[in-house]
Amino acid sequence: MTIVSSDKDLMQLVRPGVVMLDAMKSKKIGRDEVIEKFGVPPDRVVDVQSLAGDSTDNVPGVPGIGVKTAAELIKEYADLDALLARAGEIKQPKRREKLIEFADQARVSRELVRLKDDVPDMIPADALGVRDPDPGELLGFLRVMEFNTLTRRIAEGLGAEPPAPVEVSVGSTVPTKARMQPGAEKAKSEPVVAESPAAGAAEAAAAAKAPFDRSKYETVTTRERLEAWIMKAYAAGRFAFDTETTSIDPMVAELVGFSMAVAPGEACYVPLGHRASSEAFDFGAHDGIVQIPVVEALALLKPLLEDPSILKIGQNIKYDLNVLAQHGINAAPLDDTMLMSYALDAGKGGHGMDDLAMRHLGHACMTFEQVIAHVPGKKKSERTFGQAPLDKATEYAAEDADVTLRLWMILKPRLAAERLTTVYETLERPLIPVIADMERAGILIDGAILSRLSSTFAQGVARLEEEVNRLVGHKFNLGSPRQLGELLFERLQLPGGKRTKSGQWETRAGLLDDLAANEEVPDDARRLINTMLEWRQLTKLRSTYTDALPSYVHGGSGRIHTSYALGATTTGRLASSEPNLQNIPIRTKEGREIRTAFIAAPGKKLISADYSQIELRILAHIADIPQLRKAFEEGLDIHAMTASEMFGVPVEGMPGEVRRRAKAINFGIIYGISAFGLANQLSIPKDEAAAYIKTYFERFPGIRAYMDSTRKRAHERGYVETVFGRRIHYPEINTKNPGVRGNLERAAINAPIQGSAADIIRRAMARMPGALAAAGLKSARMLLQVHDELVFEVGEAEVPNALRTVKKVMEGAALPVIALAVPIHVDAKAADNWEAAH
DNA sequence: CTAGACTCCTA
DNA sequence: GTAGGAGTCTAGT
Repeated sequence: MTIVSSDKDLMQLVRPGVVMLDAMKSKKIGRDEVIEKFGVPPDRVVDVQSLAGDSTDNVPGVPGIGVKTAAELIKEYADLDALLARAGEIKQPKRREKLIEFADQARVSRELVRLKDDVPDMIPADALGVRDPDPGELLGFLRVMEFNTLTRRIAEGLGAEPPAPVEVSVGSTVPTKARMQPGAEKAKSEPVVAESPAAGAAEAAAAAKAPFDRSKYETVTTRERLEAWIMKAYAAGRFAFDTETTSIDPMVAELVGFSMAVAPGEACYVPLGHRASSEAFDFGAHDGIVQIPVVEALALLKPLLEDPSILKIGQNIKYDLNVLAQHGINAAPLDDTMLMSYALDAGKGGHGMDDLAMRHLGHACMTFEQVIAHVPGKKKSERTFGQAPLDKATEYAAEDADVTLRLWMILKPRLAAERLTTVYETLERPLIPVIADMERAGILIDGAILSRLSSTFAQGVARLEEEVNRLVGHKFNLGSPRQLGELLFERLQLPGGKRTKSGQWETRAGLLDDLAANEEVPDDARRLINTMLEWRQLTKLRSTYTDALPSYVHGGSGRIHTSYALGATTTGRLASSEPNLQNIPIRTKEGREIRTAFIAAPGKKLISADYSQIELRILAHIADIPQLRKAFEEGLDIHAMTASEMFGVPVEGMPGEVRRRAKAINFGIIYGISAFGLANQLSIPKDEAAAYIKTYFERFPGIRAYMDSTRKRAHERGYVETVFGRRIHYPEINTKNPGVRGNLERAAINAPIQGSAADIIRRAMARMPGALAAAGLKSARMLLQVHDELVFEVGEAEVPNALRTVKKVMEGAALPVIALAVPIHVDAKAADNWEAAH
């Protein structure tokens, strides 16, 4: 028999009548060649390998012993067992100690290296060979393995009907490992299924859905038990965990407990900062609560959390990462079930733990309310998890870790099966520590500027309020849109009143603008309207920005720490909250003042770097529009070029209004244009807007083709994709309701554009810390992201290098995966504050 | 005290 | 026409 392989692990099989053939080198491998390679005959190869180890196969062996030494030892002592038994006789002290210390590891290595020769139900050799597939068997297999696209394609190829999808759940028809052990009759037809790794995934999915039993969770209150759980985590190689704290804001949260799960249903809770509620009876110095001191517990957990070989699984793990960072723990590597769900199912529903548990496990999680209900006295808002009784806290916290682990067992294999591993691994997972660092970095605010602005705005507001009251003749609540609407359209009988869905008069700024420009409106009413608009602008700036922002300054750092949601939008964008730093004013002079309050720390500068026209460039790439590509290549004014193409007006000396309209159309295209929307935006009649769109499509037929094909794909497949393969689902897009369908179609047309831009900046962000470090930049920190802009804080001396590096990373972010057909341009500038840097 | 409507800030 | 978050008012609990 000849074994055709160059795998050295198979050399142990060489014996009289069995040789190998290395097909790469066309070389025969017999007994002599094995001795040449391992220094021992084939029947001792296993002993040598178990000593020398093999890093490619993760066989540890004995440290310090390679093939040469191993062969020498085996030749002298005959085999591994004899050698280990007599290890004490070895002369070289280092070698002797290693052999004694790592004897067990050598024995484990032997089990890893030795080929199993007792596999039941081996397929007879003559049953192997190329033959036509049995459609039923093949398609059944592919369906069970959830190779959905393959099933469909191969069914098409064979002209067969694809089998119905299999619902994976306990007690379903999905084969469990037990059921799949091939019996006598089945041995020939299904052997591959039994040994397939995918079958393991199906089995894991089934295990993940086993019933929940909260009474089985352990409350860990001793050092010994915690060590035992840590050992379980090491043995499993991965575990799910969750931190319990006093706040949803990780910057102020105090650690109250830690839960972990190592297998479905096998989870524990480690209370760390529980205290009796102040209104409860206090039975002694320790409040009657037994728990491991925080410092001690964290010292035990830190090596596990930081161990590069142990995977830490969390649900929204960025939160836990931030909490642990406050205690000097840098947890890695990480997986996040929320982000897995986001990569797999964006658009199909929420990605919160409760949503996911219900969707994938059919399980309703214990609610926070249920735990907090056991805290005596106090208003609900003042109760914290740390006051909850340990038994309830354990049920809740351990269940969270348990649920997280089970979700991971279900979602992880889906990533590969649905070809979304790259999306998750390049656009989601690497962002977790990067964003966590940005959040903890925060940004410095000049409180004096904000308070000065606040007073200025307040004075303006008071003046305008008086003015309005004088014009109206009686007091009314300027902040009430309803009262304003009634005043304008009922009492004053002004024309052009529209009602909202609920029948209220509409009073938004755009409508009031048009009203003020209307010649039928009397002068004093016009003055009232304009005063109201000014009043609204100032009150908005004051309440949302100058008054609100200082309340977010963190007591410890003196900076503002926003929170970025990684899985909140459907398109892949980030969302910022508490406070939202992605909507700081910029358009008006007064608003822009607020940006001057965002400053660099002493001795540093802020750098703002933003992508120029990124979405239009992506549109030019995806839809492949020659005129747009050319304009971007030549660095032309893209809106002026559009206007020129559409209206035949030369760019030189083009009226501002013409360019403004073209700009609105360009934006409209990105948003999935409608005549109604464009008419609204430009305050022009709907048929005029429709005519613009018609002209546009005539000049740029590729855009219409892109919009039509995207719409079609969305209807056929239920999702659209970014250029990097991120999927955005629209499960309701085939609805019969034309209004709703139109909305979804526009969203589906916009999503690949907005989403691709989001992917590009995500890629830039993922690479940024490494690139800054590689460029020798020690002081540079990334602070903010505003969709197409990144803000950095950099020591003054490093500014030129930082500008160069940041620009390079951002402009090259699509590479090497996508070479866009248009250049990507980034403007970057450094200054003392955000307004000046932008 | 909470939820929804309305408004307005950003890309 | 896309994607968000937040402040205020108002009605209902």
